[in-house]
Amino acid sequence: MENIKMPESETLNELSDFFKIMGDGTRLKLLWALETGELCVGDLAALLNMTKSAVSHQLKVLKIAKLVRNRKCGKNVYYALNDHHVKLILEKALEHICE
Amino acid sequence: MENIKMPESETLNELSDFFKIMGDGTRLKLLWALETGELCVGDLAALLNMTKSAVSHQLKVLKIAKLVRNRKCGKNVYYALNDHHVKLILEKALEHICE
DNA sequence: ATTATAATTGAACAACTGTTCAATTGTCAA
DNA sequence: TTGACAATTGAACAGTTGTTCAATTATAAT
Repeated sequence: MENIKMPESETLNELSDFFKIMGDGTRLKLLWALETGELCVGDLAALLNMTKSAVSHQLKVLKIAKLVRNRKCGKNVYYALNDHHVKLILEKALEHICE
Repeated sequence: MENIKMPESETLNELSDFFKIMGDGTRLKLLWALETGELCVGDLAALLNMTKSAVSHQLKVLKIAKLVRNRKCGKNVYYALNDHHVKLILEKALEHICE
């Protein structure tokens, strides 16, 4: 057991930060919804039955994590997935759950 | 956007619970270390430079989540990975980080 | 029996997280 | 410019989380 070498602590932090972000039902729902295409904040709020404020706060978290990007169009702001890996990870995790 | 159907909320909870567990540096290190084979609590504590108590608490979380199993042998308790999917998910997540 | 080592437990504490609320910014239409 | 709508922001709050500490259980050796 002496010679086990841990990965770079920076890598490890990035990994756990990533999982931390995925570890929230609201954010998972947002990502799931955006899988189908871009949606504006109001639509997402209606879909999840939450306030626009709460949704906006979480979208900000997802954006900082570079999991989504946004585009302004008139009064609306449209959000879309920004990473093709997320779908793969969700699928792997689902496999894990469903056994 | 009207007809987006969310996954079963139970499935979603299981998913976010799983990610929540992965979203902690200590637990990630424990899983990483156990990738190489089974280790007892004291070894893990020394490896991560933490108290046995803290490690034991986190191992309990991992055990309840069925990510590890344990086996008693004399005064020691040996822990081992209990799920072959975890490694795959870690790899996918690493791919995501490293780009 | 006694002592020493390994591990677990539960309470307590500080740190962090997600939602709410009220206020604010930005954009369009009248 | 005024009013209405979309979205963002920051402070505040309750709820959750991870580690520490002290006490306890369990096993092995003397």
